[in-house]
Amino acid sequence: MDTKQRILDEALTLFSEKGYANVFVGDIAERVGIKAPSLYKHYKNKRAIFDAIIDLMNSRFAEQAKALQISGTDAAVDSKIYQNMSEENLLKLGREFFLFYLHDDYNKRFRKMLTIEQFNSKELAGIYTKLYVDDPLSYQSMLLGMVAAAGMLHTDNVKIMTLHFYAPIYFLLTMCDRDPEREPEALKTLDEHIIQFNRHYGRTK
Amino acid sequence: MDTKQRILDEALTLFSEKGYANVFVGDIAERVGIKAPSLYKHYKNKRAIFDAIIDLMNSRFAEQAKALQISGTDAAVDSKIYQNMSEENLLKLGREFFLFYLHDDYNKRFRKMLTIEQFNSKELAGIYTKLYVDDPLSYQSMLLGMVAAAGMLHTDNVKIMTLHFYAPIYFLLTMCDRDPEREPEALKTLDEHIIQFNRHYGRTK
DNA sequence: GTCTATAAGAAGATAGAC
DNA sequence: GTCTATCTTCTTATAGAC
Repeated sequence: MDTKQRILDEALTLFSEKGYANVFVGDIAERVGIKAPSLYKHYKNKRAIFDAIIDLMNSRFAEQAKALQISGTDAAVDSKIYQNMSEENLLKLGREFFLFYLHDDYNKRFRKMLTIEQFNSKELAGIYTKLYVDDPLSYQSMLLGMVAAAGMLHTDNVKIMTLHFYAPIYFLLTMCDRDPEREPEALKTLDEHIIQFNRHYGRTK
Repeated sequence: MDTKQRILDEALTLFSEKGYANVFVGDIAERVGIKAPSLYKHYKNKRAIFDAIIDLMNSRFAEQAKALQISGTDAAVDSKIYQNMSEENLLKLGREFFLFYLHDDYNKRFRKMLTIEQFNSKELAGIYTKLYVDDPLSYQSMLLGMVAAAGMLHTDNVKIMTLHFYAPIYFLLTMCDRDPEREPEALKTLDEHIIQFNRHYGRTK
């Protein structure tokens, strides 16, 4: 990886641990293995590093959303997986979301950074809400809505059904960001949550 | 209010908006209406102000928890309210939690400050988790458990039932902290959530 | 307890050699 | 592109008068 990229990577790690104001240009440079003044050959100033991270992540997540939408609207793929929505498949869907969001390196660091910086600007608040509120609800609504349309889940309010699926996942996720040692407990709770969700919305009701 | 108190109050406001590192001693002093050096007659240094806020809030919330536990185990009070748990009462309970946590001035500012600072120390992470994860779950478990014992809610897993009640409230709460203008939407969603919760766990099931 | 003046140090950023 | 040396500004904190 070239220096310009490594600066972003190390800066993201530090910002996600300490927040923008508590990270010094020298800290970033040290991690990269250069001195602070050298860093200014790659970025105009400290803020430019932060902005570059935001831009990079925005395009990364936009790509990801696009890829999900393609497979999301690809009936041939999704119907196989979700239209025959057994409890096992539902568990898989929930665990997938949870573990992807929790462990994916970029997701984890970017989410923590946004958590710390979310009250500093409307822009950052908007990005957080898009990535961890509106986009997951929208995507999961689509999936669960398809399952409901196929008669495997029952509801007259897909929006609330999706909230009931996702809010506990989000709750456990933010708990694990804070207390990583509670991940085993969270995984157990996650399974119990989804089993109960399936009882409430599933065919057997 | 005396100067020592006003310093804490203004500092809490600023810390909750910008985070500890972005608030300067001079900012706090200015809000109080004094100069920065005068502030050092009241607190040894900047960190002491932060620590005093933590101590103050800890004792404030401990009192509150104690008061809740007293009324919580007072069957004469709670059975009146919750053992006859109509949908209307359930809506009231949910709205009470949501609006208290959202609008109570100390809660709001302290929660936002902890949100920003939670990754800086185990202690702050622990306080956040206690106040906004474990304590609400524990208290609501007790309430909903009593209602279930009285036969007005049905479940074989009170812990998950409580998660299903609280996680959407938490989700909407953190959304409103970030985007206050979405509060009306959140209140509407909250009602729909509880109505659906009642359908799933209520007697009519 | 509050002020003005100021010390002490940290952190961002630049200059210019290599 | 990286370095050392340095500038500038900002911020915490203290000294000492009132």
